[in-house]
Amino acid sequence: MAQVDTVTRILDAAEELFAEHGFAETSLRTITARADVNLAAVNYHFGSKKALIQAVFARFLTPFYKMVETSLDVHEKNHPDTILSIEDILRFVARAMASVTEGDRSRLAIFMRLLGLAYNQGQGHLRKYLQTEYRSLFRRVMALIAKATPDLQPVERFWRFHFMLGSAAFTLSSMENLRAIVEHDFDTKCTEEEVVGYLLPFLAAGIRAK
Amino acid sequence: MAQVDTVTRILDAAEELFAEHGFAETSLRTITARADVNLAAVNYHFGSKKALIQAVFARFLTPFYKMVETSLDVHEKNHPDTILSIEDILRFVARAMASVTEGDRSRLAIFMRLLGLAYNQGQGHLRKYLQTEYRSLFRRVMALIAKATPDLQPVERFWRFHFMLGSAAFTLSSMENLRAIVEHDFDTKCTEEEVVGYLLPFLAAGIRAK
DNA sequence: TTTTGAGTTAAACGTATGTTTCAAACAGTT
DNA sequence: AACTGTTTGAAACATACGTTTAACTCAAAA
Repeated sequence: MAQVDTVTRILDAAEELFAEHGFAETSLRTITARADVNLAAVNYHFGSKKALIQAVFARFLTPFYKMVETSLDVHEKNHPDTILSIEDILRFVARAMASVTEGDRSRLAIFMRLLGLAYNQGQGHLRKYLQTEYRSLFRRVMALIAKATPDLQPVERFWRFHFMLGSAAFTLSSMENLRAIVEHDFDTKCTEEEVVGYLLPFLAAGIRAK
Repeated sequence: MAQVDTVTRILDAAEELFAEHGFAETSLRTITARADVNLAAVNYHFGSKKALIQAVFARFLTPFYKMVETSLDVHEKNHPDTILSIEDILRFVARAMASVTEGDRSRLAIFMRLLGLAYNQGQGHLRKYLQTEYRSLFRRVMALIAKATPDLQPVERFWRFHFMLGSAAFTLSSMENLRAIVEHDFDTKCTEEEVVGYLLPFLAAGIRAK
């Protein structure tokens, strides 16, 4: 075995480059060059570029998924029959995200970018993958949100959920550019935590509208 | 001149295909084939693929831009010194969008997709283009929002504005897929107008949060 | 020691892409 | 009718891409 596993070297490089330039715009040659690995390694270890993209996605998804699940399990065991508020639910999700992307903040951006891609690429492989892998967590969170917003019609709740997802996906995936604008226009720096601190109240108020 | 101008035939085809498959995934050959036009026509009339993408963008941007400007002008002449509410502002923008994309609803999706792309493609050409072209309208709308939300700190207002933008960009650009999910999961069809009808209250409540 | 098999390497393959070329067709003007 | 500038057409070009191949490395098993 080399200093660091070839597979994770590829994943690390791919993650950074996907976040910077997108997926179609990032070539395997660029990835393997940054990873200091032979070009053929991607196809050897992952099978194809598509599979690599999925693997990059999975590296977030799986721990994030488990994190939310277990923290919800713990909470429900300690506080059974309590109804979580929207803020509570968002905090659970945000905390899981933070812990998964800890130490490397651009990972959040690429996760969100993948999410956006998964949604608006019609026949894309990512969407199917996400849908099968994520379904049970999605349902569980959706059920919690339903309990927190009992007055909402199911269809409108569905849309509002995706409005929330959109805010998060858009702003967090282009966080770097937006922070640059803030620094230029307002002469102020924003940490990621501050942005999330701005985001959650916005989302909560939005889903509770009217 | 042919039946329809070659330039607009290309723009029409590019618009549809970009909306379906994204930009990098759509080749000039696919575009020119659908437009029933020679491959070289794109480079002859637009210069490059990048320039074509910008041209597709500009075909929305320019009329949309003018529409918002003039309708705001008219309103300010008729009702000087009135402070528009957030809902009013959003309605102005939404009405301008509707009138620009009238008759062809998928244009909204590609517009939003381009917007998202412009934001999270760091060094992308779209971003610069948008920034220079849009700046004055952006400032004007921002000033109106500032008057409608006097209690908000400028930086937080900036972020909330982009949270709104994110909701709109994300949901409207993946509208087709989301409507398919709604139809599958809830056995209901949603028109674009209904979705916008759901969206605006969400945004208004979000920006007014706390 | 030999064998095995996973991992790596350099090179090549086939293909799809954006772009360019240059001759032909065309429309408008003189 | 001849000329002129613009637009189209078929073909080729150069390149970048994802992928495959086959030779090679090298540690662990037999």
